[in-house]
Amino acid sequence: MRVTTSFPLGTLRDTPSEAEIISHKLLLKGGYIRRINSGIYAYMPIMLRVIEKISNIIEKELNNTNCSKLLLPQLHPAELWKKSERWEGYTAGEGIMFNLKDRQGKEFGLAPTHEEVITSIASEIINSYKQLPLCFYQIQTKFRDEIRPRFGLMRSREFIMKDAYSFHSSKKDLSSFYEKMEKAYENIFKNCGLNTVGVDADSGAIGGAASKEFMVTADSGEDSILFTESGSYAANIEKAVSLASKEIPLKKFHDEWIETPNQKSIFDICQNNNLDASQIVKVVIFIAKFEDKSEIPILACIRGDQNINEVKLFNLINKKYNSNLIHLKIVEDNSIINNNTTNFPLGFIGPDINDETIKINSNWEKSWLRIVDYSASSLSIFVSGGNKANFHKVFQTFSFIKEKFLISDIRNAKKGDLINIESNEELKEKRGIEIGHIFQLGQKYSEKLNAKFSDKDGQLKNLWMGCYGIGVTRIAQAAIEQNHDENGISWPIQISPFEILIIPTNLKDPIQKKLTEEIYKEFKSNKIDVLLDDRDDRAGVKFKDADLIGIPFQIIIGRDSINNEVEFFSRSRKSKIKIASKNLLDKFISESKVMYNKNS
RNA sequence: CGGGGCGUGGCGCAGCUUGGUAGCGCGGGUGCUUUGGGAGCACUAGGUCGCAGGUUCGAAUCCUGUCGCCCCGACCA
Repeated sequence: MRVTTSFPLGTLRDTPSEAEIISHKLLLKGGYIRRINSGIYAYMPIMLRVIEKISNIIEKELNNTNCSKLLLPQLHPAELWKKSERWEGYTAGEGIMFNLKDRQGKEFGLAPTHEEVITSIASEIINSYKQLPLCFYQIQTKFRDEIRPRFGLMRSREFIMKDAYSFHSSKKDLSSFYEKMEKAYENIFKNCGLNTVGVDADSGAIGGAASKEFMVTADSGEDSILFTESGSYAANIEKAVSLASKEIPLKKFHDEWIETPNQKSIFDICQNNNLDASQIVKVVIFIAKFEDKSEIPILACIRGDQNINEVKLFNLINKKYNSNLIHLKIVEDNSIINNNTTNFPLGFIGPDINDETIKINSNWEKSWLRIVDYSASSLSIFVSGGNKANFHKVFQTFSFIKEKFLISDIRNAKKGDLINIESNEELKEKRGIEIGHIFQLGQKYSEKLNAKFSDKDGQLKNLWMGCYGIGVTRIAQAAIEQNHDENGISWPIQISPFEILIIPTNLKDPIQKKLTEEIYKEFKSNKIDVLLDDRDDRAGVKFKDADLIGIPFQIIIGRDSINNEVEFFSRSRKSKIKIASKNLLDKFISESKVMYNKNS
């Protein structure tokens, strides 16, 4: 390709002010993407080449894993999503599905994911266990109405994703295929030249049993990963389980009541009463809203120095009430408290506050769902709210509390925690960018959508399913986050828009021009992805652009053309060598081979 | 959703406090010179100052409304 005739670069002198993180800045400055609206981007020709390289790597690996590629519609009828009981959750409230009505008034959603569509197709084409296992995948644009789009392609409202869905006759077959996919994913990311780490993850709104996320580690990542140095454990913070640090034992208080005027926070109470946060049980109030519009008030109790993990709490409640929980929200607004409760001194609530505090005319269920984290339930003596304004109380363990409560893990693991009793290994923390996620869905969707097959025993059974996603555009940006320097991007060669860039410094010189054309032709005829910067610009301009767009190798044609010599520059190593033009192709082949093999 | 910030040529910004009819750098075009790390000089094109009302003789500037974008937060010390 020639820059002047077929491949305009569109690099910018200044970075648009909207960008915050380096990869986003470089994508904009390098002319890879252009913002059309919040979270909506155009992929320019140079970007599309990156996307296609990534797609090809994915395609090759999945085809080797016996997956078949197809293309599904993006406009989904509401009825399909109502069958899986996801329509409400995905459209109402903070739902992320764009939705619309056609001229007949029929409702549609713009696909954020494709379980419904693929499952309904599978139910039609799969009749017998003999056809299984099967796995379909596609690479296409997904739409998600994110609460807050940000960081360019990292969290955009329109993005390219590879999604795959597998179908099985047994749980066992699903989990063995899941393992194959895990392996395929590792290969894909390695073949993209990325360093990734696989972590245990929450399966979130998609639902299902086992689930693993693949993370590119980067400081700008939106997720927290907890892991052990030895690699024995790695999990997303949403999912991570650990042992809370030991509490500082509370000395016996002679008084049951502690006067705590205006001391509503853990910090205030500790400061004023010579207590440690680990000696206090804090009670956080949530309201759980269900699909059938019912609302259950929650008292979540946890040791004062620990934090509640809302994802764990959500999943726990969801499971208890058969998956109809839409929304879980902290209640801290006084007006909500006043409208629904009576005699409820916010800031001084204890785990034993009685059910009569909920007003008769409130929408809320008339008893508190009390959930106690292990960190709190294991305390033999602790301080908590006295259920009386300006008073806290000393409790002698939860077993003395007459109200019913549920004990579970609703705590955020944190760095420094031990992973379990037997091990001395401490958790460390890093930020990560989620670029892939695999799930064992089980039979959740096949049940709801009535997707059955005839098994060996002649019985109709629900299909077992897995689903597997990769953020294609997110990989591109994550790769930059991992591979850049002060001058710009430095692509891994596997996903670079071109393998090599030819920079003639002065095309008015007929000798340089002739040599440039010869080299360009030679590379092209050897099927090498080569870009020729044939612009009539000063050398400095081309060098700056070259470093910015980050193609891994540059050939600089200049003064030494007269001796048939050029320079060969490695972007990542920043090393420049002089070389005879006849040896150039061999040099490139051997150098690029090293680079291709380094990560794959 | 809550809080903060910002909307002025393609990009980055100034001007707004104290109203007088829009400016700088980069980028674009033309010409000459230059030519190995974002060249110099000269000329030049390009903006209903986000939008709508209002105040005023006069509004980018003041007032009201509205739309959009960006950032932070959404149990916490």
